[in-house]
Formats: sequence, C-alpha cells, structure tokens
Amino acid sequence: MDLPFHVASHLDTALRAAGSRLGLTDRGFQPEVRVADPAHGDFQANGALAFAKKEKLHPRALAQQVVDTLEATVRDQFDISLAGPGFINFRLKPATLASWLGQFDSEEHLRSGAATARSGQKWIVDYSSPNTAKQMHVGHLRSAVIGEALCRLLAFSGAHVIRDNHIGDWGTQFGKLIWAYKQAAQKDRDALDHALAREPLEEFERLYKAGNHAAEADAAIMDAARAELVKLQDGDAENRAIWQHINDVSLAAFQQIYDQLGIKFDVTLGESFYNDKVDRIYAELTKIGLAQESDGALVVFHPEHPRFAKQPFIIRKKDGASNYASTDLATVLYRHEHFQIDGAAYVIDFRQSDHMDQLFLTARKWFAATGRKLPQLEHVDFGTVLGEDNKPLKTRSGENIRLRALLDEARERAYQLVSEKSADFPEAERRAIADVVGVASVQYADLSQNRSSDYVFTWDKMISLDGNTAAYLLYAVARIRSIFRKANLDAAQPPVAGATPPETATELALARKLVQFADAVQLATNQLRPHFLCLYLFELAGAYSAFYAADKVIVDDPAVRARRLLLCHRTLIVLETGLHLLGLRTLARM
RNA sequence: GCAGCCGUAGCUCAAUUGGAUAGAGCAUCUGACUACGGAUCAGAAGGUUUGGGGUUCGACUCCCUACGGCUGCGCCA
Repeated sequence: MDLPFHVASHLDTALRAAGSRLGLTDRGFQPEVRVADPAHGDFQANGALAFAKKEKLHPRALAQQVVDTLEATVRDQFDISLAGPGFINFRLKPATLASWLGQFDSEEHLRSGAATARSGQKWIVDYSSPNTAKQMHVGHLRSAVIGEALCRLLAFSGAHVIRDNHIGDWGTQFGKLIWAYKQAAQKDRDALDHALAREPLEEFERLYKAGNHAAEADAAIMDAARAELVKLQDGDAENRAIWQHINDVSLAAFQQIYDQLGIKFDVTLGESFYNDKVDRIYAELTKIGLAQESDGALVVFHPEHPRFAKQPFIIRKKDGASNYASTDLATVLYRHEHFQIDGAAYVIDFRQSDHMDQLFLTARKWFAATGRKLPQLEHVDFGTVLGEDNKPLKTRSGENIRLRALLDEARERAYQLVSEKSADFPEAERRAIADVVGVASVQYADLSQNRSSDYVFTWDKMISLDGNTAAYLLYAVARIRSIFRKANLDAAQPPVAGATPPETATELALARKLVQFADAVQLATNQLRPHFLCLYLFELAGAYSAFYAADKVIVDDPAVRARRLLLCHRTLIVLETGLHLLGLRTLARM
C-alpha cells in the first residue's frame, strides 16, 4: 500500500472522508492534522475538540466515532489511539515507514512527491534589491539569503518561480554622482579611468561621497547636480552612458556576491524600468477617486485605517517626480499584466512595513475598482542584524560592513578551523571546504531563526560548529558519505535489497523523522519561514547521530546491514535536499 | 504625540498561529565499549513565559492594563 509524499495530508483526507460518512463535514468538521510530540505519536488530529465544542458534543466520544469510521487501510498503516480530552494520535507502523522510505529514494523522487502542492502557480520573489553605485553591505544579507531560500522552497512545491532583483537604479543620487564623475574626468581623465578599471564600484562610491559632500556645502553645486539629473531623465546621451556604466559595474560586483550565495536572478527590473509606467498609475488612481491632490502632491489616504487616514501614501511628489510608491504600484500592475502571477513575495526589511501596508491596501482597492484579480501579496519582513552590543552591526569606525568583506572573513575563519580539524587534507581541499563551510555558516545563521526578529551576529557561535549550525549538518552529511566510501559502496546506488523494516529504537526514531520531511517543507513554504526547515534538518541530523552512535551499519547480517544502509542513504538525500533548498552547498568530506 | 513589532532558562533562540508535562543549543556538571569521522553520543541541572487582570474544556499565543526595548510617521528609497 503506497503512501503519498505528504503523510499528514493523507491522514487529513482519510479523516475528512470519515467525517463526511458521519455527516460532520457539512457542519464544518476540520481534522486539524499536525506533527505530534514523539511522546504521543507521529501525527495528531485535534479537530474533534473544536468541533465538539461548537456542536456541544462529548469530544472524546466524537473522536472515537471518527476513528471507528476510518477506512481499513488507514487502520492498517497506523497505530491509532485516543488521548486526553479527544486528541487522536497516529503512529506509523514499521512496515508503513519502510514503504514510504522505499518509494522516496532519490532527490528527484522527493522533488516530484513535493511538487504537487503548488503546481500551476506562478510566484515572483522580489529580493536582494540593492541600490546601484554602492557596494552591498550587511543590511543586504538577509533579503538575499532568505529570498533565495524561499524561491527554492516555492519551486520545490511545484510553483513556477520568477526571481526578480528590483534594484534601486533610478534616484536623486545619480545627479550628484554624474556631476562628481564629470569633475573628476575634467581634472584627470587618466587617473579616473585607471581607478575605475581597478576598483570600479569602490571608485563610484567615492565619487558619490565627494559629490554629496560638495553639494551639501555649496548650493551652486547642488543646482549643478540637479541639472545633471534632469539631463539624465531627459535622455541626454552622455549622462545616459555614464549611468549605464555605473549600473553595469554595480551588477557585475553584485554577481560576485550572488555567486557565493547561489543566487541567479531571472530578471533585473529595477526602478528605471518602471519610470515610463507611472503616468498610467496617476491617471487610473485619480480616475477611480483613490488618489487626491494634497499640498501639491498626489496622495492616497485610507479613511478607514487608524494610521493611513492621516498618514498619506505619496505617489507623486509636488515637483511632479515619481517616487518608490509610484514605481512599486507600477510594478504590481506589470507583474499582473505581463507575468500574470498568482503571488508575489517582497523580502524587505520590517522597517518598511508601513510602506508595504499602504502599497497592498492601495493595490487591493485599485484592482477591485478596475476589475482586476489581485495576486496574493506577501511582505516577507525581517529584523536587523545586530552586533554583540545589540546595536545594528557596524565596523569599529561605524561604517557599514561590506558583504564582500564579511564573506571573506567567514571563509577565512572556516579555513582556520578546517585546518585544525582536518590537518591531513591537502591545502587546496581545505580551502575549497572552507569556502563552503564559511558561506554556509553565514547563510544558516540567518535562516535558522525566525526572520521576524532581530538577530545577533556572533562569529564564534556561527562558525564554532556546535549546536544548530551549518557545520553540524554538513558534518552529518560527511559522516554518511564516509561510511559508503569506507565500505567501497556507491552512495548513489546503495545495496538495499532485502532491507527489513526499522526495528531498534534509534532506527525507528530516524525513520519517523525522515517521513516528516514533507511537513517541514510544507510548513516553511506556507509560512514563508525557512527556519522551520532548519529546525527539522537539525533534528534529523540529531536523530541520525543517535542512530549512528547506537547501531553499527556495516554488520554481517545482510538484512540488518541493508536496512541500515537504506536509512543512511535516505538521511543523506533528505539532508542534502533540505540544505540545497536553503541555498547551501554540501560536501563529501570536511 | 500617534501607530506597529517585541519581552520565554545565566546567554542565543524554538514552540506548526488557541492544544497534551513550554522545547533546543551554548555555558555548567556527570558519563561513553579501541564501532563505519569524538566537529560525536547518553544523562543531570536550569522557568511564576516582564508585572497585573480578563476570555474558556485549555493561553507563551486572544482582549484590557502597567513597565521596558526596537521601529516607523508628506515629498530618500
């Protein structure tokens, strides 16, 4: 009897069927299946409690009735018991565990099993989104890391995912920058070209600072910078070329970071792309009466809202220029019309919650008034990366820490550690391992906690490799691969014929954990919170380590050996699949 | 001032959104057979979930209130 990938949904379906045979489903019976505390079972159904309360029934008697009405196959697959006021507990029988493990025997099969959940859906994930002409810093880390994990999770559950880097490539900063560029070129063209050839983005950053400084000190320079901006906006060929060069250089530098984090965007549609699409927004919002003039600007109020009744959503400044509210509205429309998305996830700092709330509220009314179907819009917010002083992480001199420097340091620290732990490995291999461990540690530290809160960035905790860290998980992978290597077996084609169902306490605990992979992925994806998957992988690695310590794998008894090799192999593919879903690379040894 | 988020073990964090005895890791303490990697495993100890009130079969979770912290609030994105 085959089981589907997602065992909890299988139980949910069976319980609904039982409920409907009893005439409960029409009255609103919901099974409420979830993963249970191992002390009680593998899965539990809590729905009888809420339903009995609503219908003034005896909850335990109701639960018993539902259990008695379950189809026979389900009762063959699980040990079922009632507990407490009316919880229904399900424990997978060993043969059922063996059946699931037999079916899901490769990353491809895990993938195809999971891919039914969101097949046919199209999602756009808006993440990273740095400003051009500046280097990326720690403030850009979380959006990139969380966003990429969400892309992979959504794709794994079957959605068509579009990765969109909504870069800030069109702002007032370009006036000052172009002005400073021209000044520098006039002063010493060769020196400028030389500096730009060597460190292009760093040089543009220096030029911007110089321009900003000069403009603040001298109103005439400010006017000159503004004039350069107007020329750029009017399509002046020279300024346009400088602007293009800045963006090219910026994107090339960003890609060096993205390569380390496993990120590749499908589209890079920044603010400049929407520049000519905002007039339509003004016209539509004015026409339906959503937008109004206020102090010379075009704004949207939401009278029913406690804050936004008074706090305006400014969609056109009084000087007539667009801002990010206008381009964000144009972006929603473009994603609807051009990509025809079902959902969009905006992976953006919690400090922009007001803006996102206003954007979504405005879009909802606007789409409703114009008969469009609004996609599911999600603000995937996240907290700040703090230093050990509980303040936003900065360098000692108070500067933002460059992402490039941060990743360099992570790899270097990992190298020190790998060299200490695996001194016998050749240097080149230690370097390669450290590159993976270092970057993975940074990614995992970010992903493994609830994104909503701030988190404290501590090198020692992150790379110390104890507890819930990337290294602990990578180590578990390396140990499994080591078993296959030592036994001269192919980890991709393990000899598992004749494997018997799990038997010892640690085998059973590991097998149960493996089956729950589906729930962890579903939870992380539906809540758009990768830390649920991290927690699961940590627990899986723990269950494996306990099994490894208790049960020897390479034993003489062929049935025992086959089933333990099977457990090793399934743990390997689930761990690797899970880590890849988070955007981490894995290792054969470390 | 108005609004949003938050406050859980000494420290860093969980708790499937109202479910069973609030769980992990670090740090501390006690143990582990020459077994495939000890970057490991088994165990102990650690809590009035910031204080107070309320809602109900049941509250870290929802409501009210006080205190403490972070954040946002008309033309930067």
